[in-house]
Amino acid sequence: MKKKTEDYRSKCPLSIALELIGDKWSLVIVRDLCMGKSKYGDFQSSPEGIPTNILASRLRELEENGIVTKEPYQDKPTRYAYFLTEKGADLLPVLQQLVVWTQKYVLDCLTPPESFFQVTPQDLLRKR
Amino acid sequence: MKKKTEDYRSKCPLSIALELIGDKWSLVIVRDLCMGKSKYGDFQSSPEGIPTNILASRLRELEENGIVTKEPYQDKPTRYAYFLTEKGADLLPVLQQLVVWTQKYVLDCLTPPESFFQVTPQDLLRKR
DNA sequence: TAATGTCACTTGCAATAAGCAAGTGATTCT
DNA sequence: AGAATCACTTGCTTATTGCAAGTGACATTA
Repeated sequence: MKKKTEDYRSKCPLSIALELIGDKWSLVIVRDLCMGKSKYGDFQSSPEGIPTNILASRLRELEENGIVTKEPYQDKPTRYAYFLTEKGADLLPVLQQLVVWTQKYVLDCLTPPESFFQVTPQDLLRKR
Repeated sequence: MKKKTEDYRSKCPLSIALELIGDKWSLVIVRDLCMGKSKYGDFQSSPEGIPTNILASRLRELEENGIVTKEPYQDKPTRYAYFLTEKGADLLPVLQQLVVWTQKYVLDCLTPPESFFQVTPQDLLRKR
């Protein structure tokens, strides 16, 4: 996990955000987590067809960056379920705005469920 | 410019948005355009130090995707200034949410000018 | 006038990352 | 015992990035 601001190409908050999540896959995983998916196979089965090695490395990076946490959901062999942290859940407004934008400009893309725009980051945090 | 929905890896609006602008540089250019920059050299001089070949190819892609337009600002040799289209200006809420998120979670990143959060997409369209 | 400079790129190439297919290990199911 | 499942990892090919240098059209300076 990057800790020092000096590690970033600039201190601009937009640029830093892009260094952390500015790629074609990270937010797809965050979307799936928002939709309640939590297991490796769940992410793999999304329609975008993320390659398995990329999925593994993105989950690792998201965890390193404090966006995701994992917890064992079974033993022998130990397997982990992934969840959004508060930091990760707070990406929801970003996702929502991206969806609003695409809905406005890209014909024939899917309309997400009404609930997607009503959910708040709080709602996404697993109750412990 | 991608026209058919079938060209995308899925019809999910989030995924499509990421295919269009999900990389480390495109939104940095959009940010610069929001700040009133318009010439090639302006983008080059931003603190992130975008490589010149990437800048040229991103400007081309952004234009192909209808996010920016270019207009000649001089002859001999003809040189172009770049501007946000309405589609591009409507990315502002996305940028704003990304900035809110980074400000909340990344210590020591810069605070954008107050005006950044007050501007609307309309304000970004050049008056003709 | 010749040389130097500026601006907006393009080109070549090495390094990095993405994507595909196959393999692995632990365990359960047949 | 053999086949299947799940969550990965490994190997390898292809695509993208990033760095450095080059190019072309003109303006400026010596």
